[in-house]
Amino acid sequence: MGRAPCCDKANVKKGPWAPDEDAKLKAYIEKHGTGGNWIALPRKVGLKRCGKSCRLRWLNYLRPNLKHGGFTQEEDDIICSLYISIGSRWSIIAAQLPGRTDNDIKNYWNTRLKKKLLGRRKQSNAKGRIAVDSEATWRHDDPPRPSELSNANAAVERLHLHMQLQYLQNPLSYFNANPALWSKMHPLLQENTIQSLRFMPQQTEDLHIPCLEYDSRPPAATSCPRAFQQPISEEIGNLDSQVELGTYSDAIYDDSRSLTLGAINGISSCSVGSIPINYTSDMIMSNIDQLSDTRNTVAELENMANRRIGGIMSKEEQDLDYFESSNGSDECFNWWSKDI
DNA sequence: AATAACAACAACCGCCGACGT
DNA sequence: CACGTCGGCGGTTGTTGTTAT
Repeated sequence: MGRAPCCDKANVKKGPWAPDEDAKLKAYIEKHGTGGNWIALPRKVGLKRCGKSCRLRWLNYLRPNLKHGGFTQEEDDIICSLYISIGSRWSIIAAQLPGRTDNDIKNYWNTRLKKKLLGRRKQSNAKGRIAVDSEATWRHDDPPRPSELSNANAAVERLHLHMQLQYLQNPLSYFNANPALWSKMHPLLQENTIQSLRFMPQQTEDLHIPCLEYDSRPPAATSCPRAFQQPISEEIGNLDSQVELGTYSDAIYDDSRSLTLGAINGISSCSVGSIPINYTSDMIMSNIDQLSDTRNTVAELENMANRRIGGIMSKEEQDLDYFESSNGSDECFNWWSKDI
């Protein structure tokens, strides 16, 4: 037997909170606390609300010392850096910003910050390029729909930001699209990616890749598998990883330093640094024009490759491929270990 | 002045791990 | 051990306010 139902769904009020409801809830919690049981709280307070709703209202709005709106530049920078490092873990990001709630930061990111940083992609797509988000024109026999790639796109988006930031620090290491790297990919994946490029003749002039040479950074994220073969979480801190449809990205982080890397169909990105990373949203904004063309080219490559690869390689296959086909060297691992 | 489009924000929904029964 | 709720989280939707036409 489980517990009793939390509330009578048919008999609870929904929608915006009235001032008197706020006052009741606030007064009760300030006097008695939550009692560690949100489900029982509305009955004690005398509210016809679900316990979850009360919890949300208290945490996001009524709780003392909350700040609303007016995000500072410093907060912007922290949000950007953390998002790039750990993704949409809003509760963790909120923990770094006193007085801010995860909901607040999530809204702020989705309505403002993200548009500031990525907002120009749509504009470029409108000029006859590949439609990244066109759900309406998707045919039944096409590869995965955009919605099916949403998880991958989230990682792609994060990687885009990361690449942009890396480029700002060192233009020659922005990313590496050297086809030589593709030998480390699954043969099928490699062939599909190359085919993808061949299908884009009309975009030749757009395919300006700023760096086709190795630079001083590790040759590719695929050369750093050792970090994942070993229990890094014991060495450095928390390990958080995700392997998503057609996309691979990863982040290792703790309080003092972070390590992020990603590889999308042969286009790799990696960096080592502390949290927050020393990038500022100002740096991004001041260079956004310069980055625009490059970013869209990368987006096209990734999107085309993702469409073709999606559904072909399973998560396990990708894992296996990365770990088996790469030859993570001590030199590479040492590089990741130093400079932190 | 009316209204459409967009932006901002509050709140809900559904998922998932933890845990009580 | 199985079942089912709780609490927390992130994604999404609905509502309200603002701006543009």
